[in-house]
Amino acid sequence: MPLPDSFTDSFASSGRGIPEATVARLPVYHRVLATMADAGTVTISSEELAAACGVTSAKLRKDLSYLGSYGTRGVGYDVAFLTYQIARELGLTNPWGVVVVGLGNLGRALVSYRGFATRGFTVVGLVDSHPDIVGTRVQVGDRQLSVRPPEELTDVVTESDAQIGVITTPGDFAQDVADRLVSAGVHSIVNFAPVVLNVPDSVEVRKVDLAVELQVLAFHEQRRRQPSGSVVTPLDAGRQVGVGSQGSDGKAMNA
Amino acid sequence: MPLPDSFTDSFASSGRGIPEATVARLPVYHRVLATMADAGTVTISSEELAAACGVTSAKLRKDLSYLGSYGTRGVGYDVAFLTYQIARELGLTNPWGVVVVGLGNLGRALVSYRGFATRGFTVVGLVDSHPDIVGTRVQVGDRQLSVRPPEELTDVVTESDAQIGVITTPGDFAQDVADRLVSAGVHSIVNFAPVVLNVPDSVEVRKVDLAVELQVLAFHEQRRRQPSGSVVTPLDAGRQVGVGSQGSDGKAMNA
DNA sequence: TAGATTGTTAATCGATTAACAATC
DNA sequence: TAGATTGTTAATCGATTAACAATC
Repeated sequence: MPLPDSFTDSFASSGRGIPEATVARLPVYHRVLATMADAGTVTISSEELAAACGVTSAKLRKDLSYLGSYGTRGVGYDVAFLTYQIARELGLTNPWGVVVVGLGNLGRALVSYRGFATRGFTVVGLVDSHPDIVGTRVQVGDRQLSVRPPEELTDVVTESDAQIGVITTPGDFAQDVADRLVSAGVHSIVNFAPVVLNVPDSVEVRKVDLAVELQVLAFHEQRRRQPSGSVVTPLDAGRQVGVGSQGSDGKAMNA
Repeated sequence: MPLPDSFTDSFASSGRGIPEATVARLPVYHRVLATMADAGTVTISSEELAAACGVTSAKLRKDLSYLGSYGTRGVGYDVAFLTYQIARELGLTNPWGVVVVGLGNLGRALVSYRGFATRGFTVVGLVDSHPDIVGTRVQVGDRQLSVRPPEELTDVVTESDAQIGVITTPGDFAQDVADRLVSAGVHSIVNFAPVVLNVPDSVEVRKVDLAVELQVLAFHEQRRRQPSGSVVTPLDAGRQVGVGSQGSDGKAMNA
């Protein structure tokens, strides 16, 4: 007479903790909802919203259920209301300061991105090591910021009270930059450099890497070509060829 | 006398199917290994490699085990050999052609990225709709490519035999670009535009979105400030404020 | 042989999915 | 009341982890 597994049920529904996978989807829901609100949509069903977000309605409803019961059975969700609830959950109702380290092509592209400021994120500091760039002034939204040298990174973070660091330097400098950010008190980093950052557990790093995306796609493309278990002659495995061993090219960005 | 669960074992170790989570990590292993190979490292243990890749050794060994048995018990892995095996698995031993659509700040930054070509990926086509940009020639590695208009996107893909499309246009154009890429036979897309693309199931889309990364970080930052279940007064929920309803700003990139 | 390290197993954990009772 | 749609449950699936037998 076996006891049901649920006998030792662990998670109380009230308990904190929105699943990571859900958190990663909330920004998409928010953007789609905000667009719909602008378009004047008042109410939407989970079925419609899910389609617009590229997920299943079951997944969407489950995700939203972690935030609370914000829908109306038989009707759907109030677009403006749900948009606000997600914004609040994500912390978009607070302002966030971002320091961008590395002003090569990618860094400048990011800084000039209008969408950057759209959701409460403001670039409040710029850092680069290149002598020709340090000291120059860069247009950021309606303000101008002068580019500071790496030695002043800690000061920049402190003065601007930035919470988030974005690293767009060449790979060789990224760890040093991360160390400085961390010692300045930053515990949220977006890393565009093609290296694995070594940071304390208390620091959250999000990695963005075009090379990784391309390689994942290449993997699937290759599978498409060589359908199933097309066994490459086992003898091939003997060779020790050095493909792909050009190593880190050092160049700034990877995405 | 219960039969072991493994009685109905499903996956033969030979069977196809490397888990998606593993595939997404292989590019990191490959880059780290290639760097080590360049540095002259001959052999490495799973413990060391895992540390360098920012994963646990158990996870690393499990991941590698899907590729085959390429290590030596008591010794470790031959760096050059393992680098090659991963490269082969990822399809990096083949050349891949990439068409970049959208040559704003982000698109140009990506094209000028030296690391782009490093792993077998070559930019073979450039497309943009801006009259001032169409027809201009852009330096891509050691060659020059002229920027073609969107109407010619299909031709560009066909002529260059590109397998992968990278979309760096403003959001409003992204779906149209995706449609053209798909009808031209592309089934691998990296999407930097802040929209959810609607494509057939046979097409694989990888989304890169700086805004999403920032918002996920903001969520955790907020949690750090308001530790646990700090219950915001339930009455707050009544309001229908329109925060975040500026909607899609349309501007080109999001990462 | 003794020490080191892989490859694999089995348990656990977290995420997805389908179905449906609750309820507007 | 009948129809629509949410919020939740329970089953399934996939990924992670720890431990260790195999083996160099």
